[in-house]
Amino acid sequence: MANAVQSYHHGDLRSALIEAATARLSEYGVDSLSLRKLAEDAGVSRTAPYHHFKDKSALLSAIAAKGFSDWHTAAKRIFEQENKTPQARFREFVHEYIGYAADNPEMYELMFGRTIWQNQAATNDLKEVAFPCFQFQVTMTRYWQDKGLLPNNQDALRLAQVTWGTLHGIARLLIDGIYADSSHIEEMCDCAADLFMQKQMDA
Amino acid sequence: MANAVQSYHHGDLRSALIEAATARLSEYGVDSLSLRKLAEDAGVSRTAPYHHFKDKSALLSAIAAKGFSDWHTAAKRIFEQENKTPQARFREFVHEYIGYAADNPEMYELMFGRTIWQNQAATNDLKEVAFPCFQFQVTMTRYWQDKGLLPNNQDALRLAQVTWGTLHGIARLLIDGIYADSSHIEEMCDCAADLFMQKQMDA
DNA sequence: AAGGCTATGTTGACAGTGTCAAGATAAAAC
DNA sequence: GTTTTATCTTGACACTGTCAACATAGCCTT
Repeated sequence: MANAVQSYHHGDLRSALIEAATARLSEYGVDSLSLRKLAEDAGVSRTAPYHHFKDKSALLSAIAAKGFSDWHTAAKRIFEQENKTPQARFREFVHEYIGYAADNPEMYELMFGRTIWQNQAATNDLKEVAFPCFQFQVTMTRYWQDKGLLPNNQDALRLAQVTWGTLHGIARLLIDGIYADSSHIEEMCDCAADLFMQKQMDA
Repeated sequence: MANAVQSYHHGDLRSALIEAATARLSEYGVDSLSLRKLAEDAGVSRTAPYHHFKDKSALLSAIAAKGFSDWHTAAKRIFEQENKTPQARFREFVHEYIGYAADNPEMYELMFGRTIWQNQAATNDLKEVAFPCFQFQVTMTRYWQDKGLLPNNQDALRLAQVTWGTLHGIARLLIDGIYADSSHIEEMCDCAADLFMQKQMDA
């Protein structure tokens, strides 16, 4: 297996496919991802991918899983900065979330789009990575409630869904170019953060 | 033109296509919409639709335009109920918005999804209907600011983007089945409404 | 080492898709 | 009544995801 290029067996096609797909994704968008093109990129025949992924959706799920894993790590890093006030970290989190979406629109679209989630298409592998990521949002929300940043009279799960929903919604409006353009990202983030923390700021 | 069924010319293919598409949309979803099937539904050949719509995206835009028009009407009706307090109307608006999305998930997906908005694919016809609809969100926001329901120290446009973003985000999380299911709709709506009006409610 | 098992790769095929080009038909305009 | 114009038709092309059948090669057991 010295020369993987010319040999009959690829060697690590699964990784090669994910890599090629990730590269193609960020450049040309999720709609332009075709299994056949990816196979060609990897120097392999059209149906070879089917020995590594059940179908196209499974491949996309694998890519998204990587995205969730990366984002979860980033979120933890922001949240756990001991040297900053909870308030500063909250604000930073908002900016980073929207920033991630704006910088990686196609990946964000894939991760949170209907493509991989609708009609229970989500792989178990995907769920195992994504659900802890969702759960972390609740953990953070509860922490911010404890610190008096967010209203304490609301159920943490419900509040997490709403705050996250806000970030998600803003991200999507930006990405899809609906009535919001990227030149106002910072102002929108601050507006959202202010809105959530309005009572607490005045106290 | 007594019998439109058998004649060479359809008579009103454009309307027939939109009607067939709308019906198919709500039942089978936007992904199952194919020009060829729609043409067949209308009893016409594959390429006939191209004499009425530039391409598939243009047809989808036409359907979405109808959706925007309908929603704009509904929003106005809620907003202009003189017999209810601004507060009650605001809360009702939140519930109605999410309710509309939950009841018409595929239409909502089409209206606010990337399919018709990405890379300037939006038709002028679509923009002419959608933009006033967006604008109305700002008008309402300004009104609610004046009535003291929403913070007055924020720019109306920015605040409209954030509040709308919240509704949009919650709607999408619900529709796409991401970490939120429809059994908690009402609670989520109330949580969002409370969050926006938190300071004002205490005063 | 020989043989078989299994993972991985291949070509061929099928039913779909959106869309263009060229020609047919009917209605409307002159 | 003729010509223009709108509308509809068939034919074709380049794509797509996916299945079935077959080929290869590395690994495991004997």
